[in-house]
Amino acid sequence: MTVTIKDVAKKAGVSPSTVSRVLSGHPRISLETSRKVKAIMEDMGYTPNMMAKSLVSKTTNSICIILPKPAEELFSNLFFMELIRGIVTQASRSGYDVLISSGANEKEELEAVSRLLKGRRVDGVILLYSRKDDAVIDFLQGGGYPFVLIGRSDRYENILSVDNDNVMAAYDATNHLISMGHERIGFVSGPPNLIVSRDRLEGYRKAMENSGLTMRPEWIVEGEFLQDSGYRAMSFFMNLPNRPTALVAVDDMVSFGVLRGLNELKYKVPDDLAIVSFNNIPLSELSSPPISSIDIGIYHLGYTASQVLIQGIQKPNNDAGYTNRFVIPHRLIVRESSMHTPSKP
Amino acid sequence: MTVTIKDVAKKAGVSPSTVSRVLSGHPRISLETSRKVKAIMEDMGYTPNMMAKSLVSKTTNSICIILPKPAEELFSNLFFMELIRGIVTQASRSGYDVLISSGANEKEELEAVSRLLKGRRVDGVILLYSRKDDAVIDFLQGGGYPFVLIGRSDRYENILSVDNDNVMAAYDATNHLISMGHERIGFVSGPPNLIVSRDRLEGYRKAMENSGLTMRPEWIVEGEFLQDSGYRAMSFFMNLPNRPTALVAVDDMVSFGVLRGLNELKYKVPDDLAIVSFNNIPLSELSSPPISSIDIGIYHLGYTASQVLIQGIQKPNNDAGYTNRFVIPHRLIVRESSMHTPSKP
DNA sequence: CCTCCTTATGGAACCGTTTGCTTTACACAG
DNA sequence: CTGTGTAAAGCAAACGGTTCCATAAGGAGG
Repeated sequence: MTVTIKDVAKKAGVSPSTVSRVLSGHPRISLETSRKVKAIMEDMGYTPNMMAKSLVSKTTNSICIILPKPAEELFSNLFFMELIRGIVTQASRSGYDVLISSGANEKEELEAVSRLLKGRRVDGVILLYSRKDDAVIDFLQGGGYPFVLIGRSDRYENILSVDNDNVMAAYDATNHLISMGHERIGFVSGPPNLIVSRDRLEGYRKAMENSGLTMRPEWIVEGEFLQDSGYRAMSFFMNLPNRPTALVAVDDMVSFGVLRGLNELKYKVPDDLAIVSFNNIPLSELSSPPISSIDIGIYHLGYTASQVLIQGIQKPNNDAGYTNRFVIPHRLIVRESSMHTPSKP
Repeated sequence: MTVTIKDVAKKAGVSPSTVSRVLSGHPRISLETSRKVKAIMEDMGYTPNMMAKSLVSKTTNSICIILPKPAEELFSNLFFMELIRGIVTQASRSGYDVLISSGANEKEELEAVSRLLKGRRVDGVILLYSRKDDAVIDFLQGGGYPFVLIGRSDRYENILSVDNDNVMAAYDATNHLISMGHERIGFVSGPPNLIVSRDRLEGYRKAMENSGLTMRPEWIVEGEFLQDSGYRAMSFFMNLPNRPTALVAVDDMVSFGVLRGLNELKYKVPDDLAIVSFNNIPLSELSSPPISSIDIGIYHLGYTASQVLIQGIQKPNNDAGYTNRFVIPHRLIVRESSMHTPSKP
């Protein structure tokens, strides 16, 4: 049926081993044989069977990512899509395929990762986000499997990771508002088990303290990376007796929710409430008003993660003193949502 | 190192074949043996090697999709993400993994598909969109490989496909505007090599003709599924001496571009120009004003495609007279962007 | 002319499963 | 007691490659 290495060998009058060597560019194959075999492979339409190859080489040339099933309840889909594009593009360039599986919760994720890795279906894993006390990381670390974390671990120092400096990013975002004259600044955070939520909150704190501004506990609310959280946060904030004049939100989707709410209540942005958020998804410049946002280079994050992982797979000299934490630069994109100086009360 | 079927067999004092049969639930295995072997597998931490399994069974339990490399230049990323979520979720439920590769153009796509399929790395393919004279389809059809097309083919009748009734959808969209009193309606189409562009254009035509409205060639412009196309189309339309009072746009992203442009020029939507578009991406209700859109059930499209493909892989009785075209229903979501009756000139 | 390298190739074992064909061990009928 | 049927398990040959080891041919050096 399908043409194998043996068929090619027979037709070329050589042994299967020779064909295999031609394929892998073995040095001790005469130019003549090589050319002949290649020609025959070509016209017989030979394609190597990856399964057979993987079986003996114990390598699959593919990596995997696990998509949180209800993606829309965690991050914005756009975030993941950008990440995936970066990962797939780079992997493709390095000759790797990307396998996507999905898991509704940490347990399912662990099962999927374990099955894929122990079943030798993939060579490594990219974890798309970092949370506290992640059992998946324990498994990967314990099993010595190649993996890279997007974000950072709260417990392991020496694992490969690609991250932003989220503390600094939040510091920058907050400082931007402060420099515009704001003093009462609120913060809409994400799920507390996500490291990124904590880091950004931390940056906000630092900036506030650094400028000697008072921080009220009621000015910090937790939510998801979702519009609804923004909507709820907005109505909470606007009902406060001494309400903030500006907000830092952990994700652009949250800002959209805030915007929607303010719009319904006929408040103006940035006049009544200025806002800046994170991720700079393609739509943040499309809303009205356009949202100031910290661009964290999502595509780049994915691209780098893939690159780092594949390098780690190909030469596992991870013990060397090289850096294993890669930081993707961020930058603040100022748009209309934060372009207003509050009037002093 | 890793524990194989042989290790389990040895420890259990049975032959490898017996262990294999336990694994696959073979009827002629005594309950006692089965229990013993299972217990041993458990505590040795046995995981089947998928490569070995695939090699002999000629089946991989995975399917693939090809992501157009510069995704943002074709469709909106949100579209793909929704599709992927649907596909991955369903595949996961059926015990399949999804492999994503990427190709910058039709040639690269063909190479990727061919490599994956002929190299027996995947069992089937989902084509994420349909274009005219697609060489990839020829390859799949010619090779007898299982695949399903999202959209429809312009040349093959009997291939598995999951589609919307795009002609009808466009008909509905246009009719909605007509019923609001519009008579001068323009159309912003997509790339002409995409079947979906043609179908929607066709539906627009039908609706116009059906209502006896004049159709001017200059009221139909071509673009991409991108904001920029909308922006350009807008400035073209607004400079026309006898300009349309409403627009049907092939994708929500296009609407965003139109909106942005109109906003810059201080035109009002829907007062100066009403608009309705397709796909109902999550952000179409967030823009100002929110955009009327045809919801085509993207997630559902992906989910069904995966289901249909996997069914086709598992029992290839495709010769039966069963239906092989699945139509996902659409529905019009009316929002502010089309809620205005034009004043008669 | 014989030995020793070097270079190009062949042979065969192995990677971890599946599966068709046997074999073993009973139980039971004739 | 021999023959037959059946349930349970083992043997060994694939599946399509890779790779270690052996071998043959052809110099080169002594």
